Amino acid sequence: MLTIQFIRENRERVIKRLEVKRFKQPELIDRIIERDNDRRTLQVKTNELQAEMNQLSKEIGFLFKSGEPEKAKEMKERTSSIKAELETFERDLQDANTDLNSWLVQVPNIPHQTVPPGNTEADNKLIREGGRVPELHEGALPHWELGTKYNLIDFDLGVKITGGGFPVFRGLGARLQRALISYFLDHNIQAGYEEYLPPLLVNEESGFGTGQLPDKEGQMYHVTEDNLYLIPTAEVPITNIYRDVILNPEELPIKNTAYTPCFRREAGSYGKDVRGLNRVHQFDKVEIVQICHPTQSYSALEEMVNHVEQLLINLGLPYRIVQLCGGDLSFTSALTYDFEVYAAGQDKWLEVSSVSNFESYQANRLKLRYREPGKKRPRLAHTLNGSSLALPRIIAALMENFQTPDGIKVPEVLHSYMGPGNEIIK
RNA sequence: GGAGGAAUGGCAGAGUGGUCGAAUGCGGCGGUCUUGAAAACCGUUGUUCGCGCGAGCGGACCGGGGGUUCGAAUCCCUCUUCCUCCGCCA
Repeated sequence: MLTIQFIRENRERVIKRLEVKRFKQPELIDRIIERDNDRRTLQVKTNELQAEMNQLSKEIGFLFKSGEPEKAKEMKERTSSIKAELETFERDLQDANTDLNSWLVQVPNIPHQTVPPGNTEADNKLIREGGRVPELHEGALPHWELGTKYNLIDFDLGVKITGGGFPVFRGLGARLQRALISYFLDHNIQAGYEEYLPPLLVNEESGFGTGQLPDKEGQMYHVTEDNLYLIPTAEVPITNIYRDVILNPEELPIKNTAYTPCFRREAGSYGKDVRGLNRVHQFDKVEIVQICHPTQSYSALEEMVNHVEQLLINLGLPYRIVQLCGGDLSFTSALTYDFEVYAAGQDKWLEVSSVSNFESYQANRLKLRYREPGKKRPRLAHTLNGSSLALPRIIAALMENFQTPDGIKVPEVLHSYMGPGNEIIK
């Protein structure tokens, strides 16, 4: 979330920039500032009364010790009225803080200056594209049919075991999945990322820290018995490693990577968008996360974009990179690049990665800071993350684009992971 | 799952109702000494909110939340986590 100081000092800018994100509640901003004024007044009053109580208590202590219990009793009488008054102020102060917190979390992050205006993905800005769209042979199929034809994916079995959106991978389909995970992780490790294998369930604090809670509660599977959430992305556990942490600047940038399954309820999705692997409830993803110094976060973002792009180049997939417009930008992001790959069998662009800079928005929720040398107060760090990459749609695109009448050709970078004799899936 | 014990500053560890935001040691930082370093000695060393132009002042924080009390690290309730023992288990 934005800090209250920032909102106070940049009221006009906040209101104006949030319009780009289609957040048109200037009255909420003003309500926050007003309530913060209340809070300050209440705190001054509360602190004064607390100081008075502390003083009196101290004196009462002395009186008891010096053998003057009558005087002490007399003084005790006086504390009761102050105490009653103090209780009121303390409650009001707490209410003000509660209000402020609940309102602050409703304010999205401010988009970066370069974020184009717009409401839908049609307004996203094409940054660059690469790869060649393949020309498929007569009778080419979409991946959900290829999956059945080559015994790689069994959607019906997933329905039987769990429900819709839980595909079962088998044989070389499962192997291809594992090959991609290994390849992605190795590529990330080579670029200096440290591999993590985090828990797949997180508590409420973690969900709050990265911004999934309280707003996007409906997107996560919730284990109510233990009040835990299945992670929608490795971003949640990996970024929360640094919740309530003050880092030394020498430790920055921190670069982490993790493979995890991801769980998303995807409530309200339907139709051809969810066909096959296009949108599922459980999928595998390799994630990269960076924690860095505020002055470095945009160069880190570029670095991450180039890094992810290289994966797609190596896989030989036609891709394009778009910068999200204000309306398409997520609640917590300041700047996001989406990667899409072309799936020839269904003539569709599929989103396979989203690389974002959250600036200090998550860090403020997480209380993730670093200490500037010589400075007394710690400052908020910047957090970034990106998919490198989300598996199902990559698999869909690989299957569709590399299909031939004789089978599906596996990209060369995966050969060593797929094992000998599996260069073509037949 | 059952029975017991514990949670204090970066770490270790005192403190069991009153000048305790907290002894002491280690670590960190600054200094004296030294050609330099070590040792020794001296000083310093948490987070956070508010008021003030400022020097500074006040408040909160001893795992989280609530309570008792004029006053809580200390007593009570509750949650969480860790340790020991028993049970179960990949």
